[in-house]
Amino acid sequence: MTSSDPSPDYDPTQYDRPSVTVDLVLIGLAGGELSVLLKRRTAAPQEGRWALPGGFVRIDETLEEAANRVLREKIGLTGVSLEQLYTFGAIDRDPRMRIISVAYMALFDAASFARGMASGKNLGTASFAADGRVRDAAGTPLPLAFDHATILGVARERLRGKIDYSDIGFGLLPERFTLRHLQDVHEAILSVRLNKPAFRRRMLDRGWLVPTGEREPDASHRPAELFRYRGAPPTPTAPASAGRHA
Amino acid sequence: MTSSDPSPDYDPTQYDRPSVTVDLVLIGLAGGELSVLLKRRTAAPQEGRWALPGGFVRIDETLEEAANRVLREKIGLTGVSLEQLYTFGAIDRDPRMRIISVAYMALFDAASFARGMASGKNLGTASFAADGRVRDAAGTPLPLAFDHATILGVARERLRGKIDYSDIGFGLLPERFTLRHLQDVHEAILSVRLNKPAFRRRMLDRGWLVPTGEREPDASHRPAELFRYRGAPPTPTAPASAGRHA
DNA sequence: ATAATAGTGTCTCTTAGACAGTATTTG
DNA sequence: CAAATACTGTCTAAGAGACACTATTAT
Repeated sequence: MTSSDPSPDYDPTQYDRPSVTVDLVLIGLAGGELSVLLKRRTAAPQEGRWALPGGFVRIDETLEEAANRVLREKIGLTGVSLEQLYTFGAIDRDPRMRIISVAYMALFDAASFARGMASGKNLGTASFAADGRVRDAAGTPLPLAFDHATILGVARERLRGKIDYSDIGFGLLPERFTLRHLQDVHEAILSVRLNKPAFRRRMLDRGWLVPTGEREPDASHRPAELFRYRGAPPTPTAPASAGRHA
Repeated sequence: MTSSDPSPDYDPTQYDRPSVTVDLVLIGLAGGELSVLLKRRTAAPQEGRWALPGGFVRIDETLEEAANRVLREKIGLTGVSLEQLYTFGAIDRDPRMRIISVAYMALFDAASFARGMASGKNLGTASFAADGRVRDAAGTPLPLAFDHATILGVARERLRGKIDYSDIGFGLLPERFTLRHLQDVHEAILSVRLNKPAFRRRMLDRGWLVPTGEREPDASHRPAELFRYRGAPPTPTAPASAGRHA
């Protein structure tokens, strides 16, 4: 308990404990749409369905350490900013046993995302757009395992809530990007077409963008200027985040 | 694991599992400041310090059910909207054993808050203002147990992030209230003085307020009109919330 | 009448959408 | 040159802070 005084008649070591896992929502941008990395289940239960990468939290590691370890061991990526999303505790969310899962989200630029997807077997990416449907590249809806569709919904809402005023959008971009790329990220997350001059002004006025003198290569027409993200903005303290929660 | 395929060489039932608890951040408004309900610890560890009410999650109840049960059993309150805040998983946050705690927050009007505080021994309330300090009514800083100061910080940031665009503010008010009361709530959460006409317009334009024809009783001068909160606004779906997260 | 707070009208500033225009590059 | 996109200037509308004003109640 950690909090109130232990009731003398309740010894926690005598009772069954739930297992605790972390599930990872790994997000990239593909074809102008939000994309999530999934693993195809090859065993029961839910064989054939697609699941978020995840794993058990060990007794000697924190939740963040567990999330980073799973990311490293199962996807081969590291050093990414993980953000805790929500904790899911329905009793029968996994038919095998009682499992409480802490969901984490991380954003990747297209190159890292592709690297992660290519790192193992049965990995795939799927777009998850505004309607909550998860589809593969061909547009076929993918069935998700367990309550993972719910987790994805929470991730999408979190992104939508934070994109307007936080710096999460840069997580989906490489180090150098154009304003059009940044606008694409915002439009994908919000599922809305944005006004170009207004978006430009808003982003530049914010002071987060550093113009490199360079220009976008391979442009079929007038190349746009490349910018860098300046770095940590007015991030406060605390493990969680303030900010919009509906 | 719920998510990826079970590694054949890792049987979760063979490993130690953490205990899982819920901790409750129960918030009211007292003297124009945010106030939290705490319980004084009367046993080791952290004897004498103040802690959030909490308890173990049992194997046959969801996280929400556990939070509601603790609220009912330890504070004698019920039927309150609990919102999941964040999950804390530092390895040594409790010296007795590995405990992962899911924090929930609930808001109360002054009457319910007072009822909760009077429901048991060693209960007290403390203001927690913008500076992160927790003080009793006399202004003396209270030492908090475990990582509960961190949890309170997350709660404060969550409130600050949601107050501007969500309906959480009404949770701290009785059924009927004046615009001044509502403004007091916003000012307490934001630690800012707000402009009266602008606040009025904003709240009324939102369409959430229903004017009762009645007037505030016991006013020493011109009594203000009493309003009711209309009900659930554009709340989307999902267990978590969208919205600002810093 | 006075004090005190409720409630309103109006000005200004900021921000963002709309939209047309200019600038720069490739073919 | 045409085509396409980057980038800019300007108008307008919405929202909020500032602030002075009117309204209503108790003493």
